[in-house]
Amino acid sequence: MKASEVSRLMGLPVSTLRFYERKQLIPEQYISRDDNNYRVYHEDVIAFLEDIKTLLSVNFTIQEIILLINENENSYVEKNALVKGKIQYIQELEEKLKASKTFLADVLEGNARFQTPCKSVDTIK
Amino acid sequence: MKASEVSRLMGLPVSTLRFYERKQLIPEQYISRDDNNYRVYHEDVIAFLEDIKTLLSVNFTIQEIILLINENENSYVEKNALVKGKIQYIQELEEKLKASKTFLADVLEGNARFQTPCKSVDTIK
DNA sequence: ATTTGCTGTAAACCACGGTTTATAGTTCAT
DNA sequence: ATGAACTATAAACCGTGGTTTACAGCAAAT
Repeated sequence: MKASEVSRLMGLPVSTLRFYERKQLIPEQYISRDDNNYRVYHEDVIAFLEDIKTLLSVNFTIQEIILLINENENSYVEKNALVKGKIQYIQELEEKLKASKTFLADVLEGNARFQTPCKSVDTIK
Repeated sequence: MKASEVSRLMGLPVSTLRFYERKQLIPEQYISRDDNNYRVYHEDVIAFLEDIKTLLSVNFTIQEIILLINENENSYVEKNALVKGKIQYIQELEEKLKASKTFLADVLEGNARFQTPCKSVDTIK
């Protein structure tokens, strides 16, 4: 698989693939080189990148993901802490999202204090 | 109320308050000036900033929030579209979060393909 | 064989949400 | 009345997650 195909399958620009690679987010095994020096992506990179996409979409940083994927033996505790911290973060985020939906529904109905600060101008000193 | 008190109540650095103000995220009515030229914050700014915090925490951009709070009459349609889009975005995010929790639970148990790329090195061509 | 398009690299650039620095005036406690 | 702490401004700086540019080699179609 060449870069453009990965790009097409993932909906990611080739520049992003190279960016991820530069950041060492993509393990070496997923990428080798052709005689041309063109990158050859292993097909498994797709599943891997799907995971990356998911994690990035829920606010993992690239550095955190790298910590997670590298099995440098010592990092087990660190990794565990990271994952548990993230799970908690996600739970908190879920509650904020819930609150935000209510809030936004109010905004749609014009019921939020938020949307209408002007209306109370004269009550503010 | 002076900057430091708002800072304390909100858990935000004073520099962030000034940053928000510079970005015009804080409506003028919430801030006036003393004889010293010191900012005087209206107490209602706290509730306002709580809303800001919530929205930022769920990935609203500052520009989007500004769109939302400014009642420039014309923007009703735009605003509606923004809010509806965001509600949908939040719903999608909620699903990703759910998936991520499962994923992370797997990682904790060592069951994720993700965590163990090295183990399949020899199966990769 | 040349044009079009994909590949490569390194480095500059960008948007976003802030933070820090440098410099100066104000206030408050001692 | 002096120093510590708070306020002000403008501008530079930062981390994060990319994108764009400038240049060159390789490929595939005409």
